[in-house]
Amino acid sequence: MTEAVSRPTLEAVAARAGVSRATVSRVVNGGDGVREPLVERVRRAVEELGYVPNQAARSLVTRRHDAVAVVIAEPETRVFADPFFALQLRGISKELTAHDSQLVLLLTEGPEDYARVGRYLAGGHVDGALVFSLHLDDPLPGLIRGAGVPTVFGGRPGWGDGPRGDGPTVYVDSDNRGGARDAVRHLVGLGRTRVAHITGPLDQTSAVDRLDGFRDVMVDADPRLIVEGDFTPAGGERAMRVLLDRCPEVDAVFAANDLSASGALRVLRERGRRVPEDVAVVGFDDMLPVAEGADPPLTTVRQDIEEMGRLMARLLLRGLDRRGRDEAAHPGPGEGLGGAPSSVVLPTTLVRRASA
Amino acid sequence: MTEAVSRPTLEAVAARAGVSRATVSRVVNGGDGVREPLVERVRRAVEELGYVPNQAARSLVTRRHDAVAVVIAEPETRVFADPFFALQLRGISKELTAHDSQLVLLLTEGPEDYARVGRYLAGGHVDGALVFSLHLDDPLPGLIRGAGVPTVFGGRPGWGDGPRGDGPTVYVDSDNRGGARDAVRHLVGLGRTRVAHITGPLDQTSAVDRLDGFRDVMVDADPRLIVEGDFTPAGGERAMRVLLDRCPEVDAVFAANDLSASGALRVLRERGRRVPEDVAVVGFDDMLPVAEGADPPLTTVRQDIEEMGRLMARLLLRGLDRRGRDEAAHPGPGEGLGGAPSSVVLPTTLVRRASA
DNA sequence: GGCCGGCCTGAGAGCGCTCCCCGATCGGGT
DNA sequence: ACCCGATCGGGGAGCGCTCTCAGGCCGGCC
Repeated sequence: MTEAVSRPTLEAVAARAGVSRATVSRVVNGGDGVREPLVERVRRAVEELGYVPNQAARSLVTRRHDAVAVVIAEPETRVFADPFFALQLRGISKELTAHDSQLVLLLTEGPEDYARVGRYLAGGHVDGALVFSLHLDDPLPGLIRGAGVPTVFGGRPGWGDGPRGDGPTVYVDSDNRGGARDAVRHLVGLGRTRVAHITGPLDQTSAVDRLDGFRDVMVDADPRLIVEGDFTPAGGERAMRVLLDRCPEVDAVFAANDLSASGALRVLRERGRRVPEDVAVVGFDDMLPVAEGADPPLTTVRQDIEEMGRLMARLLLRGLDRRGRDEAAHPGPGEGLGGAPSSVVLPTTLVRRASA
Repeated sequence: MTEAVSRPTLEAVAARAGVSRATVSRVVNGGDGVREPLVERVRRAVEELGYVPNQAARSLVTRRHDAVAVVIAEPETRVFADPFFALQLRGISKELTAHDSQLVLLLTEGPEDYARVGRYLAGGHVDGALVFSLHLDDPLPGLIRGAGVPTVFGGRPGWGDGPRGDGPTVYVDSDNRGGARDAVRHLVGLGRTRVAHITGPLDQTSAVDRLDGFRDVMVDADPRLIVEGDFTPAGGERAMRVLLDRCPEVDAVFAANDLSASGALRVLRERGRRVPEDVAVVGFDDMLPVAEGADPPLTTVRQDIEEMGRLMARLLLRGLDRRGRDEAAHPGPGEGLGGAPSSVVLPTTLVRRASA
């Protein structure tokens, strides 16, 4: 708890360097259009005085904040039990840092917080928002679009892919459906014929997409082989018990995530089924401590979570840039022909371990 | 990606309500000293116009930002593999939200980021900082103190408890040592005589404190019963193997965290030792998916991580408040007689499950 | 050698808000 | 009913910065 000291202003630097405020400003902001000797002199003055620009003053006039809000809306405690968001945050952080932007974290505990978040975003305190909304019926995305803040979503939002309101919805997601297909195909390739699926909570698009992927391969799967889980180990256990009771001859399980797979594994062990000999199990996420630490280690579908975060940030920043200088950019990944960012779906890879 | 609209100013609200800017300002900032009918009129104007104060303009004059930086310095990937920070963040977020403060997240990937963080903090963009520095030799805390920003640390910093530089170091930590004592006493109470300890990385104060707690109880423990781990399952496995090789008659293990305990558990199973019959195992953290999901479920030491976060934020905000109006506050927890915040060590509780 | 053009530099006007200070206003006391 | 004190409202300055604009300097070209 130390007193803050009064910091030098642009004016002070200008005086010290013997130039005008404007020149110092130019140097501080890149130095274009200032001749080398002056640049040098100003740089030195900045250094000596330990000058740091006052962001508030700067924002006041530029109307930019070099800050992005990250909104994590998750009513359930579950979220924080897995490293998913942490990894995304890290990816986001890296990308933002590289662009000298700050990360303002907005966590909501429930719908009662939504108004606050909406107000904050609408308040123009940040240049854009990265929003994680996992539930189909979540009002938050709508609220945010209403705030008129450039936004990129993490995970496919519930309303589908198409445009809605003004402008297309931009999101970054893993190829949940494709990954699920790969997982199930792998099981089928192993010669398994009674492949079951423990789903995630079906109010989340990722769970729905994984189920769709399962169905893509198991076109006429016995509906009794599909049991709803909730992405938790306990849910996995419950589902596995149901599965075993309903259909004892099941010889493979595709669990919608590693956590439920670990629960399934435990029940299988408890019931004396060998994995993978009697029942092959595949998870999803490649959540390391869980997947690698499982017994046996879990074959699973890996998604590059950190990269998702990085990409979200990149897409947002790119969109932000475009508003300033509207020259045609070189379309990169996640950028349509017009240069406007478009959604990106990242590939997944199957990681083979012992369980299948 | 929607265009932002130009937002109404104080002036506009004033015009609409038929009062002066100052009056609107007063109402917006609490409404003291304005008569009820006027307050009402202003409130309505604010509502109708959807006015939100421009934080940049406000900060420019008040020199307050209503924002706190959360610095998470963790060179290792490990951090994000556990929900520790996520839970703290949540506690912090709740508390900050209640005080209308924003949370600016600063993640560092390594020492190369420290200068950036130092510059940001010194730049006076935030009112204070909450810093997680886990390593004894981390230069970051010093750097931050140098920046002259009010700071509360998460976890006891490496340089010990005493004051250093200007003002005391304020931190919030779990009672790692006491918790460790409880864990070991529990094992001893079970009649175990050859109690081993798998430590955490000893460049972290939490690991050191837990080791100290172990030693407090096992005063003349066979040094061969203490093996250094690294808070990971793999480290726990390694350590357990060493332990079993060195000292096959070991009948209890206190692992410095749940992750290493889970590794130990796996090795014990692999070597045919029954838990808890042959070897009792206690972990630390009560990291739920790991502890509850372990086989057998882990007896462990629970710390209230979210509360730690909440307390950190509360301490910081309280310190911040004191700088404004310096009236003597009612000393609460974590507040010395002078009203200045002091460090807090939170109690831990032993959670009994099947492993010991 | 003179003139024109281009590139740098400096002066000044605010961005939206808070807060100080003074004038206005209202209530109470006699 | 009058005066005084306390309290409330309005005007204005200025927080630190950016950015436009006009002027100055230098080089090049004829």
